[in-house]
Amino acid sequence: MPGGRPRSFDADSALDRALEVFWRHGYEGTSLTDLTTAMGINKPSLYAAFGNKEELFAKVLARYLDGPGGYTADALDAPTGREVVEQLIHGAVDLTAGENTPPGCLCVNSVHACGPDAHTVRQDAITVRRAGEAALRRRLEQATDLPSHYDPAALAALVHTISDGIAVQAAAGRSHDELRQIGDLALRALLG
Amino acid sequence: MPGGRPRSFDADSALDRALEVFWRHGYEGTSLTDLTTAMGINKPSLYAAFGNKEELFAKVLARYLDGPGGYTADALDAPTGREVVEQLIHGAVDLTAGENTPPGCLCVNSVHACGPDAHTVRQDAITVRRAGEAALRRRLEQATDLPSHYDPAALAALVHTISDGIAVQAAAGRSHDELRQIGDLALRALLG
DNA sequence: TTAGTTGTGTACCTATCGGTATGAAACTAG
DNA sequence: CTAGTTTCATACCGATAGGTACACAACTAA
Repeated sequence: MPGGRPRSFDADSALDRALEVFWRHGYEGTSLTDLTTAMGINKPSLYAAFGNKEELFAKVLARYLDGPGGYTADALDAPTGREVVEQLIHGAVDLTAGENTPPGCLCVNSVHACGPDAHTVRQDAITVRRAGEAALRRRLEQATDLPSHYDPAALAALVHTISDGIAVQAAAGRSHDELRQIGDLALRALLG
Repeated sequence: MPGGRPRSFDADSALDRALEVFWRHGYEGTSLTDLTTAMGINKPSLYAAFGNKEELFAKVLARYLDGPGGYTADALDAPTGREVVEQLIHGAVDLTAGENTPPGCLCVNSVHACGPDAHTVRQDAITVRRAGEAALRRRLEQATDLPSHYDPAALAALVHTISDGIAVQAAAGRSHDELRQIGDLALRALLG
């Protein structure tokens, strides 16, 4: 088995640095120089380890979903439909207006990367979004505690939409406290 | 009074072309070449007539608010608070998922232009958004038909948030019909 | 020690970015 | 017609974008 010179950096923590940069400055607003500086490596190392900018972003997006965005999957395990929705809304507020992370949501930001070089990235984000909403719909179909007039698919779409709105508000600079109030009001309107 | 060579283009319709391009491809995703091609003029003419890219965008944003985005101001003239909110939600759906315009909302898109050169543009969009929500809050303070448990400021923020969510969904490719259903469900939840 | 393999650092590539210098063209006022 | 003024078209500017060639360093296996 081949040996070779060992890496001078940790791939996972380098991905975390890249995540922070993409999250804060967007796909199009982030240059390779921004990335290599933040990751502490230089371009050939980046390309050897992660492919090109697009592929790096795809890896970063996956890591985002597993890490900060993981609350969306966790919420589906809540015992009641009501709690699922509550955790999703509160989780969106905490994620997008958290103190130690950039404002907004990487996935929502990336939908708005619509320049010519960002086509693949935008599609990646849209695919992830669709999958998330489909999972929520299936979970809500199992719930028995929600007001009977709600169609699960429609409710899933609305919760997703409100979550998107929260991300935009956070990206536009709203504080965590304000967003929490907005989220609570939405929950009261939705679930009584 | 000075004469000089007359313009070979109409400034207002050139602004409309620029609006379409910025709306569809974002501030950062739009190059000067994209703009001059769409506007049918060349760079020196663009700079002479509209300043630089930032200033052009500011003029485009103003035109957007007067034109396609004008429904937000019109809605405030509706006779009841309920109708104000209805017109805002339905208007957001029609604007962001309209057939003859790019998907999404220029103002929401621009909040997500967070590269180093887009700082001014982002601030412009945020300023406009704040002003719009403040106007809505003042209008809702005048309303007497809304459920009494609603604080006008909180309701204005929530309506704004839902409107933002609709814009994101449209940018991510949802159809007008789906968005209309989402909007109607939101209105039922909010206003009964 | 030596061959083979893999990562690192520098220096560079082409394309495009936003923006401009310059001179000819098209107009008005006298 | 001429002088003055404004716009238009071409050609160009320095800076930076994403991406890579190449030589060297650091490791494993024999």
